[in-house]
Amino acid sequence: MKPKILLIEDEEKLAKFVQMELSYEDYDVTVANDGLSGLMAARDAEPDLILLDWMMPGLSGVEVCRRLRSTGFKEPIILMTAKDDVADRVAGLDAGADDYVVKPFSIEELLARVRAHLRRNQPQEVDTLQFQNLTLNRKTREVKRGDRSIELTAKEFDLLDYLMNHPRQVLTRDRILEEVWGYDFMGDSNIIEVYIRYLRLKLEAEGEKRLIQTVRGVGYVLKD
Amino acid sequence: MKPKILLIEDEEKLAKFVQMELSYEDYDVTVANDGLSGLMAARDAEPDLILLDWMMPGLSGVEVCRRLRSTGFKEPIILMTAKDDVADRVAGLDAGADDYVVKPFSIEELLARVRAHLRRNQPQEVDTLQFQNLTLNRKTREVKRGDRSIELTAKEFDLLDYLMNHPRQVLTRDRILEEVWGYDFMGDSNIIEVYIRYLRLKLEAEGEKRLIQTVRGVGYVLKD
DNA sequence: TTGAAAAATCAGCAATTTCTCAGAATCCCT
DNA sequence: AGGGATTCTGAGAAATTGCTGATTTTTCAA
Repeated sequence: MKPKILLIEDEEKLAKFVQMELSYEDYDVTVANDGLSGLMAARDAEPDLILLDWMMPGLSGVEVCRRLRSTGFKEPIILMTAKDDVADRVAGLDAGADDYVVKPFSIEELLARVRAHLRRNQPQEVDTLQFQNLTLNRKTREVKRGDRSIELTAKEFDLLDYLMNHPRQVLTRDRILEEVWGYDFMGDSNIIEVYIRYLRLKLEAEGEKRLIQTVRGVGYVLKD
Repeated sequence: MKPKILLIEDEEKLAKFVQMELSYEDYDVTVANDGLSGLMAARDAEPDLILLDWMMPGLSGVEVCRRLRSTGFKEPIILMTAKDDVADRVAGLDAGADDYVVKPFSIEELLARVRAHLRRNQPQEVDTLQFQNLTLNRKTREVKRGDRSIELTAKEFDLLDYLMNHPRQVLTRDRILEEVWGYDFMGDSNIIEVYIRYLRLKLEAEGEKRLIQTVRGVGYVLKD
């Protein structure tokens, strides 16, 4: 999976240039041209790193940075600033930025910093999956339908985990058997049907609508 | 607990100065005067952050940095360099440094960077853990349930310490075995069950409710 | 060297889970 | 509507898992 980078920069020419360079390095780049749309983009695109211009019309970079942090944004933020002024740098770092580069910067330096920060922040496995009103937490192994808590056995949990990892995709029996049971092959057994049933019984125990649909002749899908 | 900072710098005067400033900011500072003793100090003192001079007799800063990283050192490293040269900066960052400052730097800037990196690397080891009415003190190795004091053996203590560090998270046997016993692998042994039992016997000796729950087919959780 | 505490092993068991099986229900095609 | 294929269902057999008490091995201080 390519790392996602959000670039928030109002100077169009510079933005284009940096975007190209980053894309060339195989990052998945999104660009926002002002602070406000940057904040929204950060919420929607969930980037792994943000490059943030210091001087922007409307919301300044520091302000954007502070707001991101206050809403719980945890990924690295690199400020790009034209001022090479100590007080400002300090303000930036204290606002929650992790780093800054001084314009005009060499693209090599920017890339090196991006690499360094991404390397540092690698293992970000998702620990909570959601589909409609169904949630599954891998750390606590809690499963809820709405706010009804559901107890699952280990196999049931693994199966649901797999389904929720591929919402709306039709999953064949063979794939399920391989991914969840680790079997490469298996002469006739209806073990999957049985476990799908167990899950349905528990997930629909209070008359909720069906989320696990069967696709006749193929397998099963998570959809409503 | 004061954050520990290791300063590796051969210029005595500068080292003294920086050390004083850092101490003044309430950090616990160790100084090493060359690369080799720096490496040893990093191993022994387990600092939360390292300030590392680029140009040193013997092992260079970059070399020290590379070696630290290759031996699994994870905390932030800030390079201090006299050269303001892009290629060198890139080399430094790619060697695993997280940041650098260019000499002569203002002490404010250095401090801001130190703050920023330490803030980021929070998971500070606390020395007293709590979960419900259970408390554990790492310094005194005291464990209490309410105000009943509980005597634990070393292994029992380590196990409880690990559990209390991950409240509400389901911990697999493998992880427990690795984190508490340091085993990578182990053909069937029920050592974990046995120790969980020892803990439960002691923690629930007076009929208190169970805090260590078993998750069948997976492991154990601390929750109520 | 000895003895007690701690750490680890072992085997029996009960409970839960995983899985199989066979008949019933449903779907899809002609 | 009929019939074969597919899926669902309920019951129970088989396997696994975790708990327990007793025993053995290791460690460490006296």
